[in-house]
Amino acid sequence: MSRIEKPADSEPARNPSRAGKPTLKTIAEMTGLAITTVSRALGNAPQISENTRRRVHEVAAEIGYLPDRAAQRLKTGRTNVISVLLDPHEEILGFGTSIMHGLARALQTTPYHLIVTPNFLDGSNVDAVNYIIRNGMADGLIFSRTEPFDPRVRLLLENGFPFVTHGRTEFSTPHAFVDYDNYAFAYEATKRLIVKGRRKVTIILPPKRLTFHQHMLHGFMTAVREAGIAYEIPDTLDLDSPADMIRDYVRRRSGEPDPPDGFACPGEVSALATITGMSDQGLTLGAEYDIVAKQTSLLLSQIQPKVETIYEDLKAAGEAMGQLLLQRIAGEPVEDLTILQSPQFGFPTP
Amino acid sequence: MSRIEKPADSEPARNPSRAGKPTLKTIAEMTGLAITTVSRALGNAPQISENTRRRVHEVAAEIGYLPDRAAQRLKTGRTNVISVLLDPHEEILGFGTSIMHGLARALQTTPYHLIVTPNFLDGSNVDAVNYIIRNGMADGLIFSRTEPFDPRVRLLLENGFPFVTHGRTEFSTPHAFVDYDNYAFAYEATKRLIVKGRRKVTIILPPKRLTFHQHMLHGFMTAVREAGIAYEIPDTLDLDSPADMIRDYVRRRSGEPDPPDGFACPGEVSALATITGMSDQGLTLGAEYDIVAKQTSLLLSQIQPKVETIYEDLKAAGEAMGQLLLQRIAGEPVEDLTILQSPQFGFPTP
DNA sequence: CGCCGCACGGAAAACGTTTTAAATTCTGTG
DNA sequence: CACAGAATTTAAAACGTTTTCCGTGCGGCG
Repeated sequence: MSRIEKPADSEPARNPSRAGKPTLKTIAEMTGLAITTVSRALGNAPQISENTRRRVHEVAAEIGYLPDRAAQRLKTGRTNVISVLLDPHEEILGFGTSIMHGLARALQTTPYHLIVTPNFLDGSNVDAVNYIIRNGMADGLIFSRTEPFDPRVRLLLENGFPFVTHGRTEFSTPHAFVDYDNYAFAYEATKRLIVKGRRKVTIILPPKRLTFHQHMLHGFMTAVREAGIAYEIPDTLDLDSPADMIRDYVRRRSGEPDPPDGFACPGEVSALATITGMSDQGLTLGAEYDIVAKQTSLLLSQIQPKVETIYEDLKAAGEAMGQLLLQRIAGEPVEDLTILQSPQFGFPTP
Repeated sequence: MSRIEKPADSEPARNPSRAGKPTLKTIAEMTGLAITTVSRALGNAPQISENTRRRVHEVAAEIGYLPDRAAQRLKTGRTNVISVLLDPHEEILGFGTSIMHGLARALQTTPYHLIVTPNFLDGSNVDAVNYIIRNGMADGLIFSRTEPFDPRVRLLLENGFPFVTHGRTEFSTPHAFVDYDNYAFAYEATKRLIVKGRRKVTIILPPKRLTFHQHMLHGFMTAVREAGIAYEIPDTLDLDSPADMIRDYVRRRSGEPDPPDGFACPGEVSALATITGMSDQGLTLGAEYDIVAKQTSLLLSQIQPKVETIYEDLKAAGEAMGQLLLQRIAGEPVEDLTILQSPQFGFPTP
């Protein structure tokens, strides 16, 4: 029954911004326990009796206690933060936002917060990665648009920093990733064009430096060879090209001899641009030509149902990445932490 | 020349995750100064001589010192965090991402980080706001899609918590906001349709509960009344309606008697949906009907240049919101912290 | 010489948590 | 009834800052 010595009760007003915010000390005083015990009880440590554990939890819930993240972070060195590297190319069509919603859902029941680190520089955002590793700004990293030997991945691997990419690499050291099976997409899309009776197919590929350029090319070429059909691949264009450039290219090409009449479009914008370019030439979708597009939002199918689409569920990808990252942070072996999303041929479930 | 008493040098290995990270102590030892002095020198406190101030800065730069955010936050109660409330409706067309890029640019040279708090619930995200206020998760808040008496705004005002909205409210207490002049947009768009010789105009408005519904309606009606032209306003539809619903509505309506032939579309998706619906009826843009649309990305003008557009620069809005929020956090009076972006009639500068 | 004021710098406490090491109580046994 | 050992609980130190309150040293003034 030791009484507290401090005369106290002067109440030095503390930091006004968080006045009255309950802390472990508050609970300790209310229950008559020591701060240590309260901390342990809340952490469900084994050496606390079931009785006090329950009592502490009750009081904590009652006064709405929430641990101070700053103090936890300072003490433990863990930030409880997941950082997303946002690429300028993801601005269009909610790519970034879909992934983030998925991520946020995965982190919803965890103590993790999502912070976004945008990339302002031109090149890859390896500087941002370096900054985050060096200064312990996060416990894990998420990013997309990987290159075969992505310098960000190299850096993270070297430092043993947890991360999950959207897209694969070709490093011999494995790492966690979620990727869409773009081989299957391109193969399937091309085959569908062929089945529709198209004479000559084409595809707008992602920039050459990105890993999935190869995957798509491979899927496309496999379908082409199997069918022995004519094809062409524009080499002045890629998926990052501005829509008007794609539109103009399509328009010009379709006025020249022997134009393609089957388009595999791995992006909604490129599909829309193609439609416009073709209709500028008086050609109509479904009649003179066909498009099979990758769809990442509801936009395309709702606006232009005559475009056939194959869905990529980015929100699901985000959620998966979040889960993998949590496992990765928990130290699970990397081998099991890879997911290849299959193209979904049905309609997405919203 | 007091020597340190501690036998020390046992080096208890510390937290492995941040081993070797330089702290104030590191600099103190290197310069022979006290931790206090180093802290002051880096904070450019007045009572430090120019000489030591410079020396400390040099050493800090040399070893790449960065203050520990957790410790700062714990000590000062400031989080150095700005939180963005992300609404599910912003998923499409990079709304969220544009705003965030703008914000990030505004915060680039400050100690502030951007964290995104997505809204999972159906209603407004007032719970998230409450959580953030109660637990001091951020120093300031950014969100959009305000209602005239937005409960989030009310809550924040009551608590004196710094925030900037995208969109106005009708509270008598003023607050910081950035808004687009949607009155001017609707007025101008409608007038352009009239100038083109359209007989009957229509507009797809945002949901009634949002403040800018009224603004747009007002602009539209003003132009209509000035010209004494026929008009109609669909009441089963709003800007949040799925694109296929808009498309189907437009298609059906244009098959009925006395259809509108001038469309003001305050969203790119609704413009695309309108085009599709009309062309399903064999009607062509620029001939039988016209559209003036609000454009928030390069998408529309690049894909379909025949749509006339009025630009809203969301990235600039984000940047402005960031700046306002910083000023608001610094305690500047709210009266000066309101910005009304004028519609830009030229082409956006990327 | 004594004292004040000033410029500069430092010691120590605090923020709220986790963790280490130790103290206290409880149990059963000899 | 004492005591080993388990079962609980606790005190205190740390994490890296900021901040409050003091100590120097020094020049000048009476």
